[in-house]
Amino acid sequence: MELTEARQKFIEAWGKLGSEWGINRTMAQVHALLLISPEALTTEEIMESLSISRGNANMTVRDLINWGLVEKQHKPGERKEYFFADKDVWNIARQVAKERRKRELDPVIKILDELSKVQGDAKDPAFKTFNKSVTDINKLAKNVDKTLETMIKADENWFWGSVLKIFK
Amino acid sequence: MELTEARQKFIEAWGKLGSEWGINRTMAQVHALLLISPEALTTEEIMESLSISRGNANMTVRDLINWGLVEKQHKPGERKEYFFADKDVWNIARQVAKERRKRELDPVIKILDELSKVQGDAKDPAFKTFNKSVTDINKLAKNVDKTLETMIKADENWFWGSVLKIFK
DNA sequence: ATAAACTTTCATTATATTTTGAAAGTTCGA
DNA sequence: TCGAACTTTCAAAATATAATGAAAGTTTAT
Repeated sequence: MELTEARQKFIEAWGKLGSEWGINRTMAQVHALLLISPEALTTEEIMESLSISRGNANMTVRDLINWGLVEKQHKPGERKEYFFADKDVWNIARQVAKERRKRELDPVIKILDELSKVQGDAKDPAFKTFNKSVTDINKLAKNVDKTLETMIKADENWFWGSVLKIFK
Repeated sequence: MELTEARQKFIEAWGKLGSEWGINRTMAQVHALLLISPEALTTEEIMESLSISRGNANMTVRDLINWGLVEKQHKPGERKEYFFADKDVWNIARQVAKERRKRELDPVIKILDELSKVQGDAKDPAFKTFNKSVTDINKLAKNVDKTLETMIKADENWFWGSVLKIFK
């Protein structure tokens, strides 16, 4: 396989994985493209490479910037904006963990906390079952939350060193 | 808040979280409903509770069974099928991890392995960048894979005991 | 102040995903 | 073997999500 084809495959695979995990396919593809691009790219180049419209390219890049995965770059003497992705995979993983925690896990924990407080008849099976599930999920969610927090704060060596060693 | 409203909120929240993570909203809602139901339910009851069609209820329940999250139950003397969800949150988490690994992570690792083998000019920045990203992501993916495998095999105490302790 | 170069917006269009429900299929007891 | 009770299928419809591109907005140099 040659580089051009391989790059294409990588972009496709990253896009597919993203969409399976609730991330816009195009956003994942733009990210993939920037990941394998040695130089920062313009909106124009992104549009061209992925055959997408200007509007789409613009919004997608903006989203990636909001996710903390991509940054703007300005070249001296040029009006155009260039974009490049952080190439450090560990940073990327942490950044994604951070954003999804904030956007999705935190709100769910808030709701679970409320639902945990609901009072009811301890003899009622409907209440007992509801309460057990909510309480258990709440505990799990909080543990995941703590784990993510630690991961987000930790540096790479700490993580691979202390944690993965355990998982052999 | 009273139980009926709380149950509703839980189903909604679970559905929303599911859809944000690439799991069909209805599937997550049916799962939530079964989770908080002390007794196994019929298709009819699921349709009624969630206001969904027979076809949708049927397919969704089948999917949940394929995911290993729900089981059929037969009551003596009755033709109808009853469905109930495993209530053990740790099992649920493991089951989801197992299925998604098989369906999504494994195929991606296969592609990354291929892409890692692509040869190119070591002086070419395009090749160097491509190669670094692919190699790094491959390593991360394999570590995640190993971690999931260990988690899937492990029992609950082992997990909360040895791992979460580290995360304080 | 103007115009060229560039970026952003958003109503419309296109695509992808999900749901419906009637028909077909299956199972079981009489 | 029949038919009632129940389950499954799947083409069509509905809904939700994403993309387009022309117009509006912004910035900068002159």
